[in-house]
Amino acid sequence: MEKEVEIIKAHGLRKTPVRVDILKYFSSKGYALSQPEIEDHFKKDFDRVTIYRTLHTYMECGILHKVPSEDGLTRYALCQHEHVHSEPHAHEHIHFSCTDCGKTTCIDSEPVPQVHLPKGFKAEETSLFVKGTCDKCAG
Amino acid sequence: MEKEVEIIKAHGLRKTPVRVDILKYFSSKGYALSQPEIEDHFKKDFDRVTIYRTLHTYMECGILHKVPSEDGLTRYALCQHEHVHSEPHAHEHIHFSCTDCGKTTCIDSEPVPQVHLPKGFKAEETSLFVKGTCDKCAG
DNA sequence: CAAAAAAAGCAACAATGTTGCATTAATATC
DNA sequence: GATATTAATGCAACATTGTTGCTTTTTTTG
Repeated sequence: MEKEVEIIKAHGLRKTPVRVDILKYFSSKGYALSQPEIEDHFKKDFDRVTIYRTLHTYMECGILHKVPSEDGLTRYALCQHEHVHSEPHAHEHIHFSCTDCGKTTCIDSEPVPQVHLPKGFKAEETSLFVKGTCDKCAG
Repeated sequence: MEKEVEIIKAHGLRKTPVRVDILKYFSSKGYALSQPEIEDHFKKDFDRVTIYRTLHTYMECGILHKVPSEDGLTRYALCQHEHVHSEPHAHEHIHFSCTDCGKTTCIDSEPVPQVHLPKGFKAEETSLFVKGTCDKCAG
């Protein structure tokens, strides 16, 4: 069984064309995708609402997660370690946005550093957003 | 001259009711506000577009900055150290979102920790988003 | 106070988010 | 493998937000 189908099944979802294709698209791209990017790519194949709902479903299942960005455009990225298992993954990772190629990637290899907060504040979840130059654009 | 008016003037902007009122609203609230929150509060006084443009103007001037959030709702917050001066402030600070009261505040008192990135990545700007319980809800 | 410049308000439209419902497709069962 | 069951899709429709152009009003300058 294909990896994509495995993931879909592992979350108790039905295997459908949109789902498989969107999942493959994320895998092939490897960086965070915005809803317009996905829509444009599949506009001739699938309805806008279907794509919207697929993304929602994937978010609920923990297959995708939202990547906050400063441009206001919501992006989605594959949850790493979300190969077949169904446990929702921790969102504790670094989001890196390249100012050169504009792509946002998730960096799971490095730990999110410990933050010190003022008295009274209690951290439960930390996410780090880094802007800079990515390895591919480093030249 | 009022503090709000001073800030407006210092950026070469004209003093108008919307601008003063919105700035005061931000000061009084002390946490990040979304466009709907601002609109709802001023809907009887100002046009939606005027509010939209005021926020834009304030962003350009460095009076406000966008606060990325995971709910997809864009929020704006006063740039600290943006009292009268016109230099754009560094965005290097912590955004804290309270899971209890839902409010997002900027924490400027603590430094953003150093991040270690994989080979080839170069960080230029780091922003940290922390979810948890704020000092007011800690009780 | 008048002229010049900027901002506000209004209309209009684009893009995105969201829901309900009829139709179609995917799975489980025989 | 056909069929009943259940879920997913497509479509229509509408809400919300983002965005622009243009006219009127307001603010500032002289």
